[in-house]
Amino acid sequence: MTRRLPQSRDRGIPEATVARLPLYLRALTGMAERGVATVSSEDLALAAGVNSAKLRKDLSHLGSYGTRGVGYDVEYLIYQISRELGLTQDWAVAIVGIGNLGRALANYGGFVSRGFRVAALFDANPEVVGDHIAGLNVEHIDELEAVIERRGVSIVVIATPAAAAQQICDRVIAVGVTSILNFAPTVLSVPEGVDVRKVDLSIELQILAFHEQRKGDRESGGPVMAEELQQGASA
Amino acid sequence: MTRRLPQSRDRGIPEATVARLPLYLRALTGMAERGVATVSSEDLALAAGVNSAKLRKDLSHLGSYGTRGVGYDVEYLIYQISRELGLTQDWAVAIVGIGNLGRALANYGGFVSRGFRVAALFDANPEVVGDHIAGLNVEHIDELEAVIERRGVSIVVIATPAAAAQQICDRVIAVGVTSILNFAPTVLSVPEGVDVRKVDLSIELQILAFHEQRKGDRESGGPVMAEELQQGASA
DNA sequence: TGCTGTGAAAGAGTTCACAGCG
DNA sequence: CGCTGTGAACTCTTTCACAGCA
Repeated sequence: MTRRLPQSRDRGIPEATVARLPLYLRALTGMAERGVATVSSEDLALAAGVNSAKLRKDLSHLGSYGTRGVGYDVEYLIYQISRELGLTQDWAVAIVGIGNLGRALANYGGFVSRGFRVAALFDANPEVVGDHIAGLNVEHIDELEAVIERRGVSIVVIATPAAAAQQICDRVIAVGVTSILNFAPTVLSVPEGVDVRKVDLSIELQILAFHEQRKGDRESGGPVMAEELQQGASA
Repeated sequence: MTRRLPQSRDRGIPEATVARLPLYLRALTGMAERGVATVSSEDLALAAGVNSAKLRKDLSHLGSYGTRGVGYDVEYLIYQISRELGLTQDWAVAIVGIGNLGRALANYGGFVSRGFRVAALFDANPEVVGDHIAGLNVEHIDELEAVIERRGVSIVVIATPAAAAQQICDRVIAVGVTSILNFAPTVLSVPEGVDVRKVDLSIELQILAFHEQRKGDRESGGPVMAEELQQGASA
């Protein structure tokens, strides 16, 4: 399984950079809507909540799309980042598990906005099957494989209870899905070549609790640390 | 610059480790429920989805809680990790924005389970105010400051539309909240000392799309691409 | 013997600081 | 002159490999 084909250009964009491109894209979209035509690394970085050196380094992995002495053309950069992220094509997404979370996801504007289209909703509960949500019919989980193949779904969002997640995961992988976004609080095991991203609400809270606890500790002459963790934006 | 005060113990746990402790905790909890008394780094790592070297290194930052030749005592390790994460105390959490997502969060079992207690729900919509969700009354956003102080809320979850997020953020910080979990798709700017963690659904999808696109580049017979609906969005 | 705990090496990501282009 | 693009230094994280204890 070799996967380092030396293609035309070094397309090896660092993972950390990939994770920030959507942030830049969002900031740029906002600017475009406000009619901003050009932006400096300093200003874009501020809007995205990172520092300018990092932003420039990130963008440099895509190519030289800026103009020295001037900055970046907003529309052009939007296009380049979109293309890099694969958002110039249309991705069909299925959501499995239509509880409150699944509903929230189905209705979430950000999904549809850019390159993504919710193409199918599934649930195991007969009372939910048949509901109309965000213009879609909720289908029975028995239809999972057939519908995924018929509609060309390539990304599956799992919003089921933890106990059901692995089974759903196995089933969608069996019909060729290789990108999964997992909201169930469980570790999914998948074969090589399948990407799983996890969003875990309680883990985020626990990380906050850790830092919150420390703040309390630091009364009177404690460790100096105050540091920031991720997005420490201050003027 | 150097802050390596030789306090009682080196409490400087790497951020990457902190982010994984909740994972270990969850795996351990599952084992405890199944009656497992002792676990090796190999087995625990497998259950948590990491490799054993990383797990041992992570745990070594907490102290020497394992037994060579044997492994870790499950209950004892649960206690130590919980304590380190600050989960042996009770954290009052408020959720602002009771749409589908806010509802999902309010009902999410994982919140309550361990150290966290949803203590207040807020919304600006008069039709939602007064609703009973997960045993709580939804209160009007005007009550935000008063209720936070009265109930000792220390962590605030923002699940409002993006446009409202910064304002809510400023308001809760003004009454002393320093830990925020933000689901709104916007960058919050906060003063130093305030921790913001961000969960962004569309960013996760975009990262998946990036990798999915690459898979397609590689081989030509892979994913089924939906050719229809070629309507390119911007530019 | 079997497993943890950990130095040391390797790798990834970030920041610095400035060359060089518009 | 202003701002991008980038080598170089630095810091953080992961992995290796094995010493050392139960």
